[in-house]
Amino acid sequence: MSNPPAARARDAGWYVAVDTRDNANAFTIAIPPPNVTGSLHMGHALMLTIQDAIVRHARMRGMNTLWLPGIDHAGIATQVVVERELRREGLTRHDLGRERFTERVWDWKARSGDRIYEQMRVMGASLDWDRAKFTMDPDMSRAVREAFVSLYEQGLMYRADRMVNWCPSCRTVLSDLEVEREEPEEGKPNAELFAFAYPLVDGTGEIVVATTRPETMMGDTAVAVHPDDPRYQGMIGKHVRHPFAERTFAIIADPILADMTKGTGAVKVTPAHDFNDAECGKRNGLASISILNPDGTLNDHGGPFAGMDRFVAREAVKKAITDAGLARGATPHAIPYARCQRSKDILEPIASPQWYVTMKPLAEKAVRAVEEGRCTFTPEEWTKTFNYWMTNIQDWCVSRQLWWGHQVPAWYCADCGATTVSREDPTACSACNGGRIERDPDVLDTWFSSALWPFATLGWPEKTAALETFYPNSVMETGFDILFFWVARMLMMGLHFMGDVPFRRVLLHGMVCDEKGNKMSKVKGNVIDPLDLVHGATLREIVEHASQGAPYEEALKRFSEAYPSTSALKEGFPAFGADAVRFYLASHPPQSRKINLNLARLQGYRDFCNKVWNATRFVLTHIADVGERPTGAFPRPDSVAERWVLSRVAHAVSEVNRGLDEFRLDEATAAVYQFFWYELCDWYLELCKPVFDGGSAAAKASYKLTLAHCLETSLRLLHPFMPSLSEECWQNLPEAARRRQTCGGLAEGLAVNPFPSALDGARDPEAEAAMATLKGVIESVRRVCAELGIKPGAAITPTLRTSDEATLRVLAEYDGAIRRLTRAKEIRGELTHGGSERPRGVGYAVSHGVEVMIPLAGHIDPGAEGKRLEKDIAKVRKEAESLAKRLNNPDYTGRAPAEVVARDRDRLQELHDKDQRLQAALSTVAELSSPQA
RNA sequence: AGGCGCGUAGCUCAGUGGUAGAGCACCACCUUGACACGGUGGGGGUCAGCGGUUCAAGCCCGCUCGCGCCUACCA
Repeated sequence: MSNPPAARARDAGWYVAVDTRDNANAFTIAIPPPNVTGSLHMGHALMLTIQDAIVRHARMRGMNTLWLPGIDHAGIATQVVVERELRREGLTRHDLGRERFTERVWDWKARSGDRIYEQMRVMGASLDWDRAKFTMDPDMSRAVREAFVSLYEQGLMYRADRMVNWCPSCRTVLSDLEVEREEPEEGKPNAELFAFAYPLVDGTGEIVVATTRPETMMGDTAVAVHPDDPRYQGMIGKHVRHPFAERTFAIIADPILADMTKGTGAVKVTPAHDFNDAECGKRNGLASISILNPDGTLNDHGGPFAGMDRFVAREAVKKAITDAGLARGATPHAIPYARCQRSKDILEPIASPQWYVTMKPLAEKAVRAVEEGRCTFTPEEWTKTFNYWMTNIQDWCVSRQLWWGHQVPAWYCADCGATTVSREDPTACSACNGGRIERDPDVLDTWFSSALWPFATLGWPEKTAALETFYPNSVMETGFDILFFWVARMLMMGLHFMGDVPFRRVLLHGMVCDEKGNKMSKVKGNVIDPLDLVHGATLREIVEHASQGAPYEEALKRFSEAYPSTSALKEGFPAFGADAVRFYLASHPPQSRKINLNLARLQGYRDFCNKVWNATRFVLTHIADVGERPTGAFPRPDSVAERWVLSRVAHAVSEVNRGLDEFRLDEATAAVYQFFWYELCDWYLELCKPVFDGGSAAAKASYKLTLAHCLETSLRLLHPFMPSLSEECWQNLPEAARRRQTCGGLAEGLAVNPFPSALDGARDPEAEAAMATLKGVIESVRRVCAELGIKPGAAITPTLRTSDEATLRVLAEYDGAIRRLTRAKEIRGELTHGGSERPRGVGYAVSHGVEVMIPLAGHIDPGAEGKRLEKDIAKVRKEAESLAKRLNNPDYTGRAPAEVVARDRDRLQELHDKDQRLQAALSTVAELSSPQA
């Protein structure tokens, strides 16, 4: 599939041509190709977000990274959509004929496919557009044909006439997986068990059977009873007369089919339209009479009911039976309906010749590969589910009675009946060499071509360089709902045709649901279009996108029920932007099976994007003159603040890398979010301000370089999650602050610069400890002020007292910062050697061994301070008590690890100290409130 | 029926045997110079319940209750 040239130019910022010879460094993800039927939904947005983050991470780490785009022809789904379109014109596909119909589908596909690719670009997906594949591209068709023919030659592809699930709406057979079971609700019968009598031929009586599908009696060829059933001992072997057909049939004994405890104990046998009856028919050599046409109407075997739809016939049969005096009552009954995954129509079991793939030997290999760890699942729990399904696997019915898809490459000879399966279209029968051969009209299950995706997209069956380099793929990332449909089948086909797993790691994500946790569907009217979140949309647009063709008021009601938080929504969604939507989606852990859309949280990430933008703006106004530094060099400052922030950068870098490596994007996003907002912005940026305002030239230069480094590193860390904003900000940085990497003559961009790594600095425990003290002191001053109701503008003059000289030096160094951040007029530092008195009338707190004392200057209610102190004392004592209790337990001190116990002892000592100081403080406050004492 | 999960703050959800967390919401204060899509401070928990293992359990084991999903079968 070609791409508009403009797209390529726009993507040039990240684009690096993959090297098809660099296998050692290869990193590959083949996208789960979206169905060509529609536009992108939230599930796609999630998939694109996760994969793009992983891919950008790999690319920035210098991997030879291929993310291969594609679209799936989606056999039934697409055919149904185009047929619906035709119906609006008053046409059916049969009016057009096969050739013109498929042409029409191709037209439709061209429009739809381009739109899907465009939407992927909006989400920021850095796909390798030149390698885009459509599952019906000529080379893909060739791969499909090769796979089919070689499976046939190996005896793993065969045709058999068996019971299958037939969808009368789609007029095709379905595989077991495409059958949806609809369980009846507890205690709510959804059908009727209708009993009627077959009169015995010898006139000695009748036998009563019960069924939920009375119309199938037109295909009955026996009545079965249990051989041990005392009720029917005399009847076995007798014959009954069919009331509406010229035939009689036997009452047989079948212990497997007949269940004495159910119904009347006698069961009608319809070998042509029931899985169990078919087995019974085989066991007992019964005739099989098919009564259904492909569209679900009754055929000539339906006798008087021929031509009626099965449900119309059901009522007609019941009436006829009743009229004949054979009805024997009806009771409400609960049965699970088997429905078509696509049309939701009720399926009919019929016997039909279809193509099957033998699964057992293929599945065994796949199970072994997973057992041996050649392919791993995340979350791990899926391994069990996978194994269970794979060890109970049934043969795969791959033929479909559709027109849209890969046509089965089998020809049947009109003369000798032989089947010719061939890579090239044959002109003669391979058995008798006769020319009267006709091609099987059926096409293959969509998932058959999908199963070949990881290698067919790379050129298989040709031995291409790309195949050599990028197979196995590194990661398969997709929804858990298609684990069996797709992942398992790719594993089997990959192992079979390539001799190796198709991918090393499988990451399965959950499903994006509405606020209430319901799966999004147009029928429920709770679908949210990710692009509406990205671009913003009016309420009307949102609601119209949420359901399909429902009246507005009705649609609005359903939408509001699904999203209670939007009840106040008048204007619709603001434009959150693709980056915020991505960051939001990436923030969920992989084990979440449901992701309930949370607009408040999304807005939180929109705010974060804003924060990044504003922080960048601030930094830019100060670092224009930042000094040159060679690529790879990072600052080595002396100050506590700088050393601390660099240490925190190092921490964030390692957390983000770990998160991405372990597929914990939630942890990676949390780490960069917390660092950027709570450390870089809340603290380092604020500590820069006094330096920029009045610091020495050397200090300014150093702080700026550190600031530039931190911002630049942050933007690189953010890039996998918010590519547009990070790139935009990064491009605005002065040359000197940017890392620069030339990439094949294309525009340089953040996307092709190295991802932060251990090279970007290390943890600095000393600086972190010093900074903890500084932060603790500042926070204590603020807390005391807040709790005592000291106005922010008040001219407070806190005294900071410590016995540690180094701490005092740090506090002195940051005098300006402390004043600025606490709005204090003046800070006094005091060195104590223990036993110092606490001055009277001060607000008091202790943090990290530093006593914080704020003269209250008579404006303060001493009672409030007293209350606060009492509360603190109670808190401290409670903790100390439980800690002491634990430390008095010899079992604990004897068995717990030494460092755990030591930590507790330190903590207890600290609590005792604090308790004493608070006590002293409380007594001075008491004095303050009664100065006469 | 079998299998896999889930139950943690008002809501949505993290949590790796060692002092219970985040975002949003809430309360109070602050229109400070990157940002009110902001800042500061605060309140809020019987970690569904019961029992067990352990010095120590939200986490491990068993049972119960409630809620999902998957697979199979049911004239």
